[in-house]
Amino acid sequence: MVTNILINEISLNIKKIIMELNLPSIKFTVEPTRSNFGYIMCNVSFLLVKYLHKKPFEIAQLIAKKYQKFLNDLIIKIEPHPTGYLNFFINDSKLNELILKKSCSINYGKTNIGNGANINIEHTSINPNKPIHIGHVRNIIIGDTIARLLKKINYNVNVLNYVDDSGLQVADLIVGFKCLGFNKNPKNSRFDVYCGNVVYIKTTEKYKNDPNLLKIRQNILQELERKQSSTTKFANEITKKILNKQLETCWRLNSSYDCLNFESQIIHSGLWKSVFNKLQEMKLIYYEQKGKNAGCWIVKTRIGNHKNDKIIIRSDGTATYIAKDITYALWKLGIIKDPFNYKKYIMQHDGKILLETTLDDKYSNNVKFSTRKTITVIDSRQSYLQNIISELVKKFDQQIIYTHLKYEAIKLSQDTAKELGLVYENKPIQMSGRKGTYIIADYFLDMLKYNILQKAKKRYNNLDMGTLSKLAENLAVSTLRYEMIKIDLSKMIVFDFKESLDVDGNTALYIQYAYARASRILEKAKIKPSFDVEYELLDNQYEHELIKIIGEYEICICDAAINLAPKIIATYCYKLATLFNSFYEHNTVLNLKNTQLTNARLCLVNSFIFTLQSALSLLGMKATTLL
RNA sequence: GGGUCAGUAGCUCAGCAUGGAUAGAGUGUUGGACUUCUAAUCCAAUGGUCGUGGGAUCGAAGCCCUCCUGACCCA
Repeated sequence: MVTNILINEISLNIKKIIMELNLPSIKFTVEPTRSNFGYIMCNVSFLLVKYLHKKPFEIAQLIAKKYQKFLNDLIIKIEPHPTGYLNFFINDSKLNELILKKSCSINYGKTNIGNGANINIEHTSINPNKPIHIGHVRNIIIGDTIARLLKKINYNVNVLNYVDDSGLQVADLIVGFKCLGFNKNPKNSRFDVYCGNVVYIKTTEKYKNDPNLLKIRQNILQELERKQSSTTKFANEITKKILNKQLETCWRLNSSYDCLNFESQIIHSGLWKSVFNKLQEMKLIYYEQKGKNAGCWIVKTRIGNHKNDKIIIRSDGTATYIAKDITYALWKLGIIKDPFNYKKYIMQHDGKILLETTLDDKYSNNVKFSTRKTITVIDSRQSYLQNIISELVKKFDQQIIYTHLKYEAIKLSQDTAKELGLVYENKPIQMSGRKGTYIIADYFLDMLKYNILQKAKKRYNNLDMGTLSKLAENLAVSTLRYEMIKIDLSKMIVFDFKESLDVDGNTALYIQYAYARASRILEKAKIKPSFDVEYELLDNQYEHELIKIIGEYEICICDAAINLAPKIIATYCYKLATLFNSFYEHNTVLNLKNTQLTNARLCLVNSFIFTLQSALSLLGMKATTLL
């Protein structure tokens, strides 16, 4: 809390000055400077122009004069700049000491914005009929990173993963296994890959020529709604087998969950019926008597055109997707009574137990996942649906915060699509499970790992394959996570296989490299870094800039968490690494004649390591000392 | 027909919430730096009518409106 404290102090004093001048309270910003204009800047002079009718510079001079009395031994100078900015200068030695000491504490960066409140975040939620592909990865990584961020600002976070084990896509698989004779125990192939690449695609292709199959699928869908049917049991067996494979991929990506919500159980619990009654009572849905939607129940919505009100129950009595989505949303928000008990599904890679919902009474229900705040990570193609849900749940309780965290989907570049022998168009193509136009996450990771391994082998011919392989795996996962998170959520990612294997420039490898270099210095130093050093010795621009960015860690976390913008952390890591590499190239730490300087710089290197490690862990990346 | 998102350097992207200092990175191209704590690095050069046109403002890449292009969604 170093830079934060300075900012708060300055803000407060400027507010006092504004009051002294009998001016209305205004919103101004106090931020760390970006360029070489002191340490902290304030823009208040610009905002006062319309009240004082003077030039910004004159106002800055006035405020600077009035600020003199607030200066102390930490904030030592205020300087009005001809452009109008107010620049604040800090006692370097004291600042260095404060930041370097603070950054080595275990809780560095931890703040209490969440105040221990519960929050749900749902992500991953992949249909259990195929392997996880690169498009799903964006969802997983965004969701997992946000969960880590929210924990850091002291929310009690529960991560949910919704498994649609009774929808169309699962029914398609059952059709394949039951009617088309696909082997349930394929040899030489991962089960999720086999189901997604072979059974699912082949089955859906057959529908064109065999309409009878569609009728069978319809029957299967209805059977899936019955808890005790043999189809339900069979589907359960298949989907769990796929789900387990998918979870392995998630864990490989360093993501984990608190609870699985199976759609089948939401259906079997009968929750939908009570939700339907409630919606009816509250007059949020209506029965259409005439027109093309005659016989349907419709959701009223103010979104878009009124003509586009959403059907929730078809005229044949079956519920549409939105019915299940609304039910799930209301459960997440605790608006309907929780009918579930919870049992252990599996132990995860990080030692966290993954629970699943169950309707079986012999398990307890003393876990509670519903809360007033919930975040749903789904790509922006679902915006329309999510907006309707958000609008609906607000009608139940104004205090609810239902956030759709949306991001643009990933497409395949034309080159990659061509290489895969997929339909070739002169533009990027959408990933589609049905068309098989996707890149399996594990396959891509394997390629990336292989690539990194080749380079690592040349670098370290003395290391054994086991160590190298572990290193390459860690770096491959880091790289993929970083690539997914550094781009703004609103930007479409066009995935190109060849480009993605490139690891130069702004990549996880660059950041990991800086970390490894720093670790190496500490390793080779004969003394351990201590805080009993002469802080004023750290006075060149490289040292200043590195210390400054370390001091901004908390601001960065708050910024990222409040805006649900994980890329801010990625940018921060990159900047931290850049400034360290620059420091490294221009300053020697070890073997200096001046041992006091070595001590001070060791202390800085140590702080850098702590801060970067912490920031990387927010991104789900394990910092490596070897590279 | 209705809605959402995007458009900034050759390419990929920051910056936009909360207007203010010389619009920043990576990559590409060109040059330079390993006898040194790791060169998967660093330093320098190159490269921009911030999609178009208007508006409000002392001041716009950012705010408001128009249009164009592309992606997606609903019907």
